[in-house]
Amino acid sequence: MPQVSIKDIARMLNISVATVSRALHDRYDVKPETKLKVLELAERLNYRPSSHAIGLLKKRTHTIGLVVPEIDNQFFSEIINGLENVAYQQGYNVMIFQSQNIYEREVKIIDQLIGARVDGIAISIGSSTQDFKHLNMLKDLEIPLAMFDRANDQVYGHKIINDNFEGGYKAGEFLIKSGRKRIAHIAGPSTLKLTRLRMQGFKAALRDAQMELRPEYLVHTTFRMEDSHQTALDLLSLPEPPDAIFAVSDYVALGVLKAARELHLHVPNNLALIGFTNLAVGPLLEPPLTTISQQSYEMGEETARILLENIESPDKDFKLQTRIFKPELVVRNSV
Amino acid sequence: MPQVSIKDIARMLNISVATVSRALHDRYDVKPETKLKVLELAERLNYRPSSHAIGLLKKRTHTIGLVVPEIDNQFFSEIINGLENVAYQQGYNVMIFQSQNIYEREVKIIDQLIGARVDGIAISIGSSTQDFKHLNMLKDLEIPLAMFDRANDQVYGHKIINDNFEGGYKAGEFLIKSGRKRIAHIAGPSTLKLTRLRMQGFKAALRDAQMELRPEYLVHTTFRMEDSHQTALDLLSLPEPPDAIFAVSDYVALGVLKAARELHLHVPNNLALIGFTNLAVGPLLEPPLTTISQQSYEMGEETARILLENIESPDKDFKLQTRIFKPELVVRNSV
DNA sequence: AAAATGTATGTAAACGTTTACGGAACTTTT
DNA sequence: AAAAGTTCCGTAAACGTTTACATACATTTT
Repeated sequence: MPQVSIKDIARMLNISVATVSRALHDRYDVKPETKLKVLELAERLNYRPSSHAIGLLKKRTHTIGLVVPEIDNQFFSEIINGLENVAYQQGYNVMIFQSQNIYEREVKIIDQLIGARVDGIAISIGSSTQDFKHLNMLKDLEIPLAMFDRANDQVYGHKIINDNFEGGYKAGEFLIKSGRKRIAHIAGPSTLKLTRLRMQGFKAALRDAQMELRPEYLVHTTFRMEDSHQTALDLLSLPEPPDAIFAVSDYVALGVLKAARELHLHVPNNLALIGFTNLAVGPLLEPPLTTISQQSYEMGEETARILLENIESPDKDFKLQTRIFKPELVVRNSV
Repeated sequence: MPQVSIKDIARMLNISVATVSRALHDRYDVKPETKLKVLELAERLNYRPSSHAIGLLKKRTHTIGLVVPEIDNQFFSEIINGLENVAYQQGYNVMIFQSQNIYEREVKIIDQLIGARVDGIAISIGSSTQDFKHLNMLKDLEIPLAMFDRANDQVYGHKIINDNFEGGYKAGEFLIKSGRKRIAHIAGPSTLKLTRLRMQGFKAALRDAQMELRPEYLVHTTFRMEDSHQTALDLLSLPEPPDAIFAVSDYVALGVLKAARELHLHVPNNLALIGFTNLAVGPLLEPPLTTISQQSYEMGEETARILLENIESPDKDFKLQTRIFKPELVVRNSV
């Protein structure tokens, strides 16, 4: 028997839908005998209420939309876990979507989430997104928005981010202290603010140590390993190759590691390497990867907390929040 | 201005909702002038149709539900990617949920998916699930079901799985051929059929080579790295430790690798190690991990294809499909 | 001039659920 | 015996959208 509705049950028992509804909700004003009959039949027919009907009727769906660039990235999947856990605890569902860093997909996803009438949206903006209309219209629609990790100042929404400048600074500082002289940086897509900040922090560390960053030691790549691998090969094949690299993320550092191995460069003897993120595989690499840690799980939790607080606040003008996580240096053996 | 409906637009333009609906759908029988007015206003107010209303009205939602044990596992996130891509191409959406291997969560998720009136469900069953009522009732409800990677014979649904017996056999065979004598196996949760099959294949390989599996060389663990790490420590601390380990998955192999490093055992000199899955990080480990590959992305694609074919088939008695992927030995340096 | 056709729009029902309101049939109070 | 209070259930509207059907007016055909 295909899916049944409250109407079907009502018809079968010769009672009204209102009574069925009340029985299912265990309301006070329904005869125990009737209640039992309803519950039994509902159980037998595997009745499950239609979330569409309820979503239509009530103004709230108790669902939040979550948009990440890609799901097969431990950093984001840990954020998802943190966010989901807090959301579930408060009785909210999470709809997960990935933009694949494609602008058109991101727009489409937002449209869908609006159509699904989610109570709020959490997003880490894709690297190709340059136009923010699709996000700023959420303000007019009164849908709370929280941006995590990849936020943008032109967008009206909460921000849960890292102090990327400081992280970059710490990375540079540590490489300098370890005595390296030819320090390079593989940066991310320049469209991302996070990329620019890590780079600026890194540059500041060099400046404070009266060191200079050679132009050829600053290169850009995407967060995909294949790209960073090629970039690293190029960088390490320079006439005067660097003796240290600060990679904008651990995934990029993995590409560097691969390139170094292919070029028979020993890490850390010939090349010091420091990443950013603190992926779970870091300690298992050879050598274990020195990195700047981001608290992904906690960022997910905090994102959910702020978003839900906004959603549940009766205050129309709920203030925008900014939460900045402090990155920590995680010393292992790659420097 | 908060979210508007077709009714709001109709009221503002002093026309009927039917006309607005027709205009938005670019139907033939609406005056160009009216059409223009509607489209303009809809655009200005950021109108997006309510998926709840449409889901209620139409019988189809063009959505499939996807349930994985955990999302922060590259194997599953690649499956998600494969499945999503095929689904998107055919105009379907995917709702992703994780059960965390917790039975109660799995049941709740299925209830939700039924409530959301998804057109079909794809699931990789959680390791703690012993009762399959929640899955078998989908047959009565006429909701197509596809199980990938972790399937169960008691459940009515399509299966997209690996030839786990053969994979186990290949792993055992390769370790034997490489000259190892004290070969151990770290198996997964014994509730999973996949675990039992890999183990049986492995045992068959030993048997065929007239080798014996010592009871203390067969241990069980979960797929989480922390557990496998401890299990490996115990195993490698036996009075007569194994000189080779077949780990039920790459994640488990990572735990073994960590344990070996802590015990100053060189891989592969003191200990040969072979995993299962072929995670992307495998080649980057030291040593690069030898493993049995599973075509995760392709499994995701195939799952979507079979499920969608079932969904779109007018045939009520669409035959159950079983697709078995052949595992391949991937030789690197850990053996 | 009547009939037929075409064009543009409106009416109303349907999807599944909740809930305010009303009312019938009892039971208790005076 | 009338009034008041309980207990249980039904009616109907609402949520947003689509669509079959009806309708009004204008235009063309006989």
